[in-house]
Amino acid sequence: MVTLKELAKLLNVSVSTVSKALSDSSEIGESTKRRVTELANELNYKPNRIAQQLKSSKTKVVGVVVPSLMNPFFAEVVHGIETTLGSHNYDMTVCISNESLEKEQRSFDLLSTGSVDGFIVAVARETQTKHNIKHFENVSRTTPIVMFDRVLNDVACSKVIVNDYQSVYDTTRYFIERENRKNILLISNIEELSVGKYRIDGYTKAIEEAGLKTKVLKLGRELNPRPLIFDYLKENKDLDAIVSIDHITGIMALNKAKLLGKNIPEDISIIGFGYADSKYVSSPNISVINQKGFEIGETSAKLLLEELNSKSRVKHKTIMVKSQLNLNDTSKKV
Amino acid sequence: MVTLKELAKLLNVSVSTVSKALSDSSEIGESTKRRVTELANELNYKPNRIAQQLKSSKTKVVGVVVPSLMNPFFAEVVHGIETTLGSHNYDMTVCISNESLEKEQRSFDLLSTGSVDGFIVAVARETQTKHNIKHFENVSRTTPIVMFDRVLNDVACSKVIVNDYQSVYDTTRYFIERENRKNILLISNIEELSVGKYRIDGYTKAIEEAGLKTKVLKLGRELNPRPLIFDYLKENKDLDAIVSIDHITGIMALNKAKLLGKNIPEDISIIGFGYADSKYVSSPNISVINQKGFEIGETSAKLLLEELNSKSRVKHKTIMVKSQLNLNDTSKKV
DNA sequence: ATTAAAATGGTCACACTTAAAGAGCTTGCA
DNA sequence: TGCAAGCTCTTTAAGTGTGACCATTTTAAT
Repeated sequence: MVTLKELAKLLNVSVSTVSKALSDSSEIGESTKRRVTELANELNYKPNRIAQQLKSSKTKVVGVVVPSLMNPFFAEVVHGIETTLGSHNYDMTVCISNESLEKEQRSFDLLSTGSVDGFIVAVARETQTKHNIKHFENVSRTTPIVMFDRVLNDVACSKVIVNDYQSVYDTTRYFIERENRKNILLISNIEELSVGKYRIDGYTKAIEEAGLKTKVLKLGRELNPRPLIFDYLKENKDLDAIVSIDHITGIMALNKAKLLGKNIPEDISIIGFGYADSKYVSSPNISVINQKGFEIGETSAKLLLEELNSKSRVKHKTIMVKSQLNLNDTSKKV
Repeated sequence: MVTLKELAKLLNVSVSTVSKALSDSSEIGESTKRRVTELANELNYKPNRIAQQLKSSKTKVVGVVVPSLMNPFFAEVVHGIETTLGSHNYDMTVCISNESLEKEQRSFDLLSTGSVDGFIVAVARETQTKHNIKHFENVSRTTPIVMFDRVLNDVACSKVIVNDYQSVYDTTRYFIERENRKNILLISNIEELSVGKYRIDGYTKAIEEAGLKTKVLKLGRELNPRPLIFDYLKENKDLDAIVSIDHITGIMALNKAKLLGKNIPEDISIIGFGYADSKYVSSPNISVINQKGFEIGETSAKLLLEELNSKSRVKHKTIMVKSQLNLNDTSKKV
């Protein structure tokens, strides 16, 4: 690794001359500038980023802490984050909390000691259920945090949220009003998360407004919930529509309904949560509430960069990224 | 951010005393040690990692460069990497090449200037087709690299590969010998990648050994290949087995075959590539060649950590992580 | 008082940036 | 002609936080 010092020695000038020449400072004569840049190119000199970081006390690195990468929603968000950060010459350190409070805390502890300029986080399930927010509060005093999707209302920081309530409310009303459905089931495996509660609330409101009966199948953290779904569908043959509020149980319900000989969407409509390409893994193409993960990632990153690059402390914002109802082939075209 | 200097001033001792006290050096008296550690805890002192990194010229950070995170295989590998690195107190900086050579080069350029101790990479599609390896060669002189899955034979570094040839060979023979299949189709959308070639070779060998006719459907980079698959299946009604060599086209083929009224696995067997939980998104549960992404990630990280922690230059290793045939419900139980 | 051991302090280097000082010129004016 | 003033280019010095190494001071025992 060639350093300024070595270049200086080879050129018989001082270190600061080399430094200034390379940053094209007006203090340095043209001829020396040329000598310096030539040698620097020849030896492929690149300034050591760690030293720059120490000097400037800025790392140009963002810590990204997510519960999982196997959930395509989070993978998509991370992709969006990476894209935006990259175009501003920021890097990201990714930590996976695995839904564990302790792992999340450790990540924040480790990275908050100078390693990153800011954080983007979707809080772990355990953090949300136990409501332990000390690590966020400690860090947020000195380092900006942006939360997305899984958000804690009592942590003072910027947030990017999804219109969870409204999207499920709208979808349920779509079933009721446009498709004339009467027996609408909601399937959930994230009912303990705030976003899960909002979604269930949206469903409940729409159902009650229409004077129908709510039917909610809560799967909890069941590892293989497919038998539960199958049994429920078998015992409730009068169902004519299903809303699933996460990305996987919708496809499971679709497959189980087909297995029970249902025609989709004639006998029963299904709308799940997902992303733009969700439909590719099911047949027929599943209709989804598209959460716009990429956009959420972009927005989160932009929000954080704004905070990082403004001298004065900016006010915390909360931005809602509206999801989009992608009607494919498991709901009626009306 | 509280520093050694500040602690020293508050305690009326020198910086080096504080430093030694906190590292529990025997040079320091018990009483001062206690005073120092107490104040350090009170003020929540954590050594600045950037300064430590500069001092030690080690970052304890690994650069991970992958083509995509939306591909669950890569997501799983990254998860495995993160788990192993985390248990050794390493962090990872993740860059997504998006299959682009230029983006990959930029990531290597940026991170190789002191930001990371080593790299783990699956080379981008474009890098592989254009065979541009300068950025790897430059970096590998000073920084260890581990390649996984998408590997370049002429770059001198450690590698973690999958038994691509053998796994598809075995699968094809399984169809031929155990299921007595005669018309076996291979579906590919990664035929330009080395791993794709190996897989196709394995299939071809098995088919030719059995005196059967090879049938290969190459989809290239077609964004929505489902019509192509559908048409092929419709025009080749005598197919009785399908091997798909990537994680998504297998499920597509399964869905299209069902659409054409095939009984699975009675009429036609399907085995795709995937991961442990692939089966959850299809009905019936798809049989897959499970690439063991998590294990590949763990192995890559371990290999890199070995190189980083051995003083002497270690010989480059190539480790094969054998994939596992997970027979679920789209192939016969025989 | 001597001396060794114990405890603490000082210096430097890691690689870089930048403010301030200095060296070597030319210019201009008495 | 002499010399201060001004200009350009370059160097010196200081600082970022840490930790290794060496030097110095303090303590206690003889």
